[in-house]
Amino acid sequence: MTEQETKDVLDGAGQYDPSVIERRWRERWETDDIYRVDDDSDRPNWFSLTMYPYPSGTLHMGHWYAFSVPDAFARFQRMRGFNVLFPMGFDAFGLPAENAAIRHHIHPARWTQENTEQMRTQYGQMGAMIDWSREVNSSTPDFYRWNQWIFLRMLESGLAYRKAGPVWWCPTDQTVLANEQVIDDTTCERCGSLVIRRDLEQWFFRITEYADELLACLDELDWPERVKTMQRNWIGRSEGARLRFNLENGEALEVFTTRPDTVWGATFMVLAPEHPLVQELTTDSHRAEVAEYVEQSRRRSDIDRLSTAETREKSGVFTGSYAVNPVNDERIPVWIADYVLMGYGTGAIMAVPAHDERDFAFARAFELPIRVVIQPVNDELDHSSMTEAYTGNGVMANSGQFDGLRVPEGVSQVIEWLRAEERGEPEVTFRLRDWLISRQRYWGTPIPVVYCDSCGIVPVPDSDLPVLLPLDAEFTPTGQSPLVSHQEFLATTCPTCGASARRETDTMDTFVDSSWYWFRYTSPGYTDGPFDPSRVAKWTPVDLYCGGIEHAILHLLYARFFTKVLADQGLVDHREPFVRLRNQGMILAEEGTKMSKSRGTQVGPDELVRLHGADALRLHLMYLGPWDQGGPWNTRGITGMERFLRRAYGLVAEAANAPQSTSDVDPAFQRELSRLTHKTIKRVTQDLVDFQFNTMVAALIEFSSGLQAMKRDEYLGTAEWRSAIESLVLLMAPSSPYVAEEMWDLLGNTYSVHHQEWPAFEEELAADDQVELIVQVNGKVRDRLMVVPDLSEDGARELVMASAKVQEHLGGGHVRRWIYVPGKLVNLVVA
RNA sequence: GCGGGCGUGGCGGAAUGGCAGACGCUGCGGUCUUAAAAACCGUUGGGGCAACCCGUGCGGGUUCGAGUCCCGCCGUCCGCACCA
Repeated sequence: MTEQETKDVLDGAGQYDPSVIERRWRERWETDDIYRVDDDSDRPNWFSLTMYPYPSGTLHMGHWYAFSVPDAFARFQRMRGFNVLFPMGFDAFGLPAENAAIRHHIHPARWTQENTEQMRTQYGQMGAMIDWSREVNSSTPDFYRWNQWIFLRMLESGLAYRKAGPVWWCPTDQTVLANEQVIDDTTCERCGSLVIRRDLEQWFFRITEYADELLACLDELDWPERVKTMQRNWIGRSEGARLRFNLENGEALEVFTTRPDTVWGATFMVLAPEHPLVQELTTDSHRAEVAEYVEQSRRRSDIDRLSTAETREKSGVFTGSYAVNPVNDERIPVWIADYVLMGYGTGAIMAVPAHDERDFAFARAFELPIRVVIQPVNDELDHSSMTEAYTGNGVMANSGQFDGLRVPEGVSQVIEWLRAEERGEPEVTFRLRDWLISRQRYWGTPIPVVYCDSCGIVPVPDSDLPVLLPLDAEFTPTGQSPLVSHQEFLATTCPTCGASARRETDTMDTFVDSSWYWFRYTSPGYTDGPFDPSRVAKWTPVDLYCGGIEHAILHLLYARFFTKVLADQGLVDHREPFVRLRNQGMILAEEGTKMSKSRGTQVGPDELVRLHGADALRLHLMYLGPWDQGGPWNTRGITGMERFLRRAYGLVAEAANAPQSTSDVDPAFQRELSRLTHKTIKRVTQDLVDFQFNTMVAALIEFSSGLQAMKRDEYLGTAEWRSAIESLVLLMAPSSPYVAEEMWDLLGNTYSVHHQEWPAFEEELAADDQVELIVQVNGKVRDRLMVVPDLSEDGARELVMASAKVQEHLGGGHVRRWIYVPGKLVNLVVA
């Protein structure tokens, strides 16, 4: 601190200057390393994780919004006696870094490096409680070698595999994408381009193996219901049956249905255009038509799928072949239509137009028969007059020996019967697909396998890890991995036979990195495995995970999958990674639209910090409204937080400057003071526990205003007043770390406020000894009486009936009913 | 279309079925100042001189009492969407 600054601080007792204060304490905290986490502390552990950011360059308002709250909570937990792990790192691999690097003609490694440095500094300005010694950067060999190691374990256990098939391809990003990265089956989640289908051989993780568990475990998680619902929908479990229909050529056509009870109503069958039996089933007279339709739907899936999905016009074509309904031996036509998806179930359906909307629309469009086999209880359906499918419950009809059965029972009995007849069996189908993890891009973890002409796919031995990503590759996207043209990387020898071999040139999806990164925070330098098992056992699972709702499916599903895999490998002792999840909403521009650089609606935090200080900005962000709601930014409101901080600072400075006094404090004053203090401690504590930061800030403001209002000059130096002021400082510490530290110092207390214990409250001290009793007549407030909180019902009646205002409004009427809510309210119901 | 959330002053929002609008912003009035800014004080849902009356998207209901619970609409946001 310069001499002038020292003078300013000293002179300015009562003057709050964030720019001086914040720099002073930031430097002190850094020097003293006060946020260093002790793994061997005997306090209970608390792992507070926030989603590690992608190193885009500078922290924007969203980062501040996302970070202020978890930081305050971590500080709160620390003051409450926990040993808190609150680490930070960077999601540094991936397409955005690579694209930005290409745009800026700079190597992604360099670009990433520069950005992380800048962002680290900015987190410092925020006053974040981060132990940077644990920083994890996913693009360092030290980290990604363990991606490769985990990949090899998954390869060994059959959870990683290579498969050819139709995959999503983004023509702009020149790479394949996972299903989860494609929006509405049309659009690249990264760049917004229309994606296309390509047949390629790719690497997958067998996440479907865990589909049931991923679904079942959701119930026990303390996560927002919204996120759980999204995951449930994405996993998409359907119970039903697999049925076999015989074809006239002697083969069987398998279908999946959730309504086996309606099989008597199946009047035709439909195959997806990509179904492998299409060629075989198509008769010569229909070949031209079918070929054209297949080609057309292939094109459509590339170009105008979206519009097709919206209008839902049914298209299709008859193959010329017939199948036999196994339950009634009826001959039914086999059609092809693109409303049947190859990727779900068996890629073929039995169509029951009377009881399925899509089948109904198709039957109407192509004049196929409709047969009612479920009758609603109070109605009689007739196929010729139906205007829509009947999908509700009812009684089975036209269904042989099952006629008269109610629907839920019918389903299970039909399944039993089909199984006995060997025509089908119960089946559960999921919407979830295996996770496609290979990418034809440069900036990612090399997949650690080699291709040998004689040995095939050979895993790289653990001892050869990491397979280093060469830094001197030409990485402009070409549609195949840039590593293909890097001869030194490509050419290798087979680990098994020693013959010359070729390395896998695809890299891993960055979501692989984020699927286990938090484990690494527990032991960032560990070299014998991805993480130190004893440290992981100590810290994980994560107690609280904070981040954006946009990761509701992708990252959070993958992370849960990885945790289960690591558990099955015996590496971790739990199967769910994140006990509690809280999502922040999005901060919008003032006019309520998304903040956008191009439209100039972006509000940068740095300028606001310069003008108002980091503490005021943090408070303002917490105060905007419920954290999970987000909302429009408001520049003006920040002055309110600044005023509050200035007032609080003034109160503290006055107390600090007052000469110590041993004079007795009036007992009534003392009771009032401790009541205010303890009520506030209670409110602030409860709000923090409940993650309600806006009302927590309101409680702090009310506390400071309350103290200001009851302040008496003669008591400024007393221990009683000082204790109340100290409570204010302690309660402010989580949300306003800088000014709290300054105020704590001003009071001459032991550094640091962030190592102090959270103030406890006593219920008796917080209790009122007089409360306002609301007196209503017929539900309208007519009087207010000051009474003792535990006033008896009879006592209340006496007081209320003595009230002139009450008597006036009773108007001599007869009190028919008397309602007394002790200490709160009386309602007189008058005839 | 299906599922979920949300509708409260000029604005952001607060309210275990019990005083609607805490707290903050804005606005208005004032103190200080040559002046302005800052700071501080008062005031700020609508109507009415007042007593009071009316007010939580709309329409019903339950209740002594509904912003809160139930039913039906309307609006809005989000998610899913031909998933058999």
